[in-house]
Amino acid sequence: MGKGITSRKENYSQWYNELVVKADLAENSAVRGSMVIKPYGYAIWEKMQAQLDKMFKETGHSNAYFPLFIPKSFFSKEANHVEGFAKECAVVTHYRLKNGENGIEVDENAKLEEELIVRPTSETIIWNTYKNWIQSYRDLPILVNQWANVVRWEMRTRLFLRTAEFLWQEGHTAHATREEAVEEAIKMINIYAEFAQNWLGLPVVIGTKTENERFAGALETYTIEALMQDGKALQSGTSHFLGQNFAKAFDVKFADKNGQLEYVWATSWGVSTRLMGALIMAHSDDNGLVLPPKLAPIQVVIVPIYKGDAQLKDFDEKVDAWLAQFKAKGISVKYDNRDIHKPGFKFAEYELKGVPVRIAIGPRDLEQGTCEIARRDTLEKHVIQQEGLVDYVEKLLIDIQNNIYQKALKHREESNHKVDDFESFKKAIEAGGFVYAHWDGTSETENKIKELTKATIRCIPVDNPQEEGKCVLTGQPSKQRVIFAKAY
RNA sequence: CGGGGUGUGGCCCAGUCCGGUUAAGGCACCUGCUUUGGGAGCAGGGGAUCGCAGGUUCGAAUCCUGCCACCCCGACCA
Repeated sequence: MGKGITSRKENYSQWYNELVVKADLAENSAVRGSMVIKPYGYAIWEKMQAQLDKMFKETGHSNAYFPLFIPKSFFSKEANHVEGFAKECAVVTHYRLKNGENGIEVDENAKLEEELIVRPTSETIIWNTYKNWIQSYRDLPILVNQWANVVRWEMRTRLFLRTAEFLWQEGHTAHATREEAVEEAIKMINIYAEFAQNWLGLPVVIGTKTENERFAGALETYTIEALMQDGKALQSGTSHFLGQNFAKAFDVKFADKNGQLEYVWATSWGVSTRLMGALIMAHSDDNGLVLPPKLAPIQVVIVPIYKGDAQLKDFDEKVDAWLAQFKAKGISVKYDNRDIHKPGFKFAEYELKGVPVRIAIGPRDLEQGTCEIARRDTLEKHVIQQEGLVDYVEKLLIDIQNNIYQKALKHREESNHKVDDFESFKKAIEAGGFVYAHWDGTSETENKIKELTKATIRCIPVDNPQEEGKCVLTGQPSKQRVIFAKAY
């Protein structure tokens, strides 16, 4: 492992790339645009999954699994949906290989009658299925989620933030009424927001997307938008109210209490391994990863400082007792008594990997009944008594979780700009952060602004204060400010 | 798909312009000894069809032709 990583100031983008690789989270694979998520990175993802899954189940959802392959004809049933995804679909056309002149080649005689699309999202296959599941209002609602991989053939990819294949969950629900579906979509975006704030330690703005940025096939897209340290926004989760679009496309009707046939109302919602990118970019520093304790695979690491095997034995005995106490409290702890590295190396390594709390114990401590505690978020170190160590660390982990969130929140607040003319707007966008500005509500203006500044409307915040104003570009009347930012 | 760049042990790379010993160095790896409170030191060791395929030549990492891959910048996106 090489020493150090590029600093954020030097090159933020390079800092991110190096961090992902050096912290052992993921690496590029032999397949263009597709990553390998390494055990340490996957462990974080599993913790995210576990918590989200719990939250989904608590709100009445069940998991299921739908096929990876979607017949092309399904895909084209919803006009906006096809249009939105057509440019980034992987297509399976054949089902057999053969030995040819140049080695293994595709067997032209094994062409599929109908091509299969590798799912970029599953609305179509799921609504084709729901058609058979739904006859009456008694079959509703359907509250299903699936954990899956999806493929979107991206031009340019970056580990976790944008890869050709990624992991996610997609919830797909069916409801008897519009109100219930809208309520569901809002409920789920709120769950995402709660997860982001309480687990990722990431403050988010909840809002709706403009028509331009809306999911292909949705009537309304709710989003959580987070701000990264470099002042760029990251869409971290979306929840869609799909209206009756997919029900109509797949002819999914139900008989209501009066025996009337009605189209079903739908939602879908998802978060992906992109959250890993959000997590990394939101908190980490020039020394490496900074993980919120609630998602850290290792929450506490204990490093002994010793001379010779005999001395190590003294530590082993003492630390074994601590390990048992930590485990009893459900705190994941690692005792690193490897002899192949010196303590200094281990300190650097665990900082790079974002372990929230490090305990060092050496001969001096053994004499004095103390140990040294270092917290990753502030890099502060101090010596405490061994007595009460485990309780102390338990509290410290909570404190770190809070501090990480507060720090990110402070950064976002300090990066907010309110502007009323286009010159200030351009400057504010250049400076980075969320820019609150009036907008005349047209796609033309939105596109023009994107062209001129690379900034897009991230969202229209929910409960947005209404105020009279003039569009920052056209001067047309506007009733509210929306959030502009450059985005990932 | 446009514009630029790079391919040399696991990783970073020198050498390529101007062809000529056994392809250099650092990191990592293995062995041994000494070390251990912020990325240890010394000694020894293993590991490379120089992206691929042709061609020129007595001789190619180096020159020529073709191909491939990857990276960066643009248009698209969670």
